[in-house]
Amino acid sequence: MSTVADAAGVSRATLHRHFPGRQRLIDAIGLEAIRETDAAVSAIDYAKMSSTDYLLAVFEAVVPLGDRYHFLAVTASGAASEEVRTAYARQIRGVEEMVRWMARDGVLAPSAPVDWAVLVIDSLIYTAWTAVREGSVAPRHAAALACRTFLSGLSKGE
Amino acid sequence: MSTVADAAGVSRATLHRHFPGRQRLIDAIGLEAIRETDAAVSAIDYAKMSSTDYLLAVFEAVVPLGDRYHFLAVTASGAASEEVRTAYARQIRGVEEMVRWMARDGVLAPSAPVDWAVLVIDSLIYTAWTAVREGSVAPRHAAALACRTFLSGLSKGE
DNA sequence: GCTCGATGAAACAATTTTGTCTCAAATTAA
DNA sequence: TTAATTTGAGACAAAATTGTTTCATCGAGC
Repeated sequence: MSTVADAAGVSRATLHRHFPGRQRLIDAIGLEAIRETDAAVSAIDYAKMSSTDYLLAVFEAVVPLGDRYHFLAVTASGAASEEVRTAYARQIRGVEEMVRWMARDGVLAPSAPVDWAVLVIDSLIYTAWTAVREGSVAPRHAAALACRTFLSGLSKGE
Repeated sequence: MSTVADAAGVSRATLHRHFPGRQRLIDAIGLEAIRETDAAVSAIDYAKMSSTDYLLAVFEAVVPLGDRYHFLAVTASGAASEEVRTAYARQIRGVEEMVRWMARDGVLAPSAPVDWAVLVIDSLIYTAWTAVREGSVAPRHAAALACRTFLSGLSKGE
């Protein structure tokens, strides 16, 4: 709590005034993370684009929020309350829908399990965010790189 | 500490006898994780195989140790001592060498940054382990799936 | 200037976690 | 069997973390 208070630039007392208790703080962060990613993704107008363009747009929108996404993935299977867990599960189902859309479009290989694709997308989001943070990849290339990695991998085309 | 003791099936007192202090325990787990993965990887005789076969062999060897690998990645940038951090850095350099080997063999696309490839391999190891743990993927398919995802992605070949 | 609400600092209590010690019981080795 | 070693249980102290309260202070708005 004191670390969080310092990072936020407020006193420990003020932190407790806004979030009465450690659990409430964790839940509030979780819900905020969900709200932010939800807002970023639902701002995409998927009516006009192909499923792969949509995937790229999602990566573009969510990779900068990779820390939020990761916080969710970690705490939703641990310290978070039931409310956050169910909200996170709904978010995952959103990714699943996207994967099914790509599968219907014939983009995904039939041998690729949906659950696996969902997990890979999740981990690529965080990996791309990490790569940007540690300076391995330029911010504006990260999403495209993750998207291409998901679709085509890193081997030479031929 | 008490959670670890319970999980290990020993008393808290015994845990303290073997690892005098929290820090020593964390470091011991970290070093053990490195030792195990090192042993698994160095058992592969890479002289007789192509770089992609080697990649698959590494996945086969390390995916079952995904929790060890992940523990390292998390603690090496936090609670671990300098010794563990440097040992982990050496391990990462091992992955980097493998990537460079693939690049020399012309397997990897020239546009794929080495650092990115290393991060993706790391995350795919843990993702594959997670997929097995949650039952999404059969244990004997996980490594091949991760390997194929890394090389070719999940899109339909053509 | 004045009031009101929010903040920071500090003291304080309560709880949790960590670390230590002792002793009886169990296990092992001789 | 006997001796040595290891363990578990529990009491205990020490430290860290969390939660609460008070009070002076700051700043915005009137």
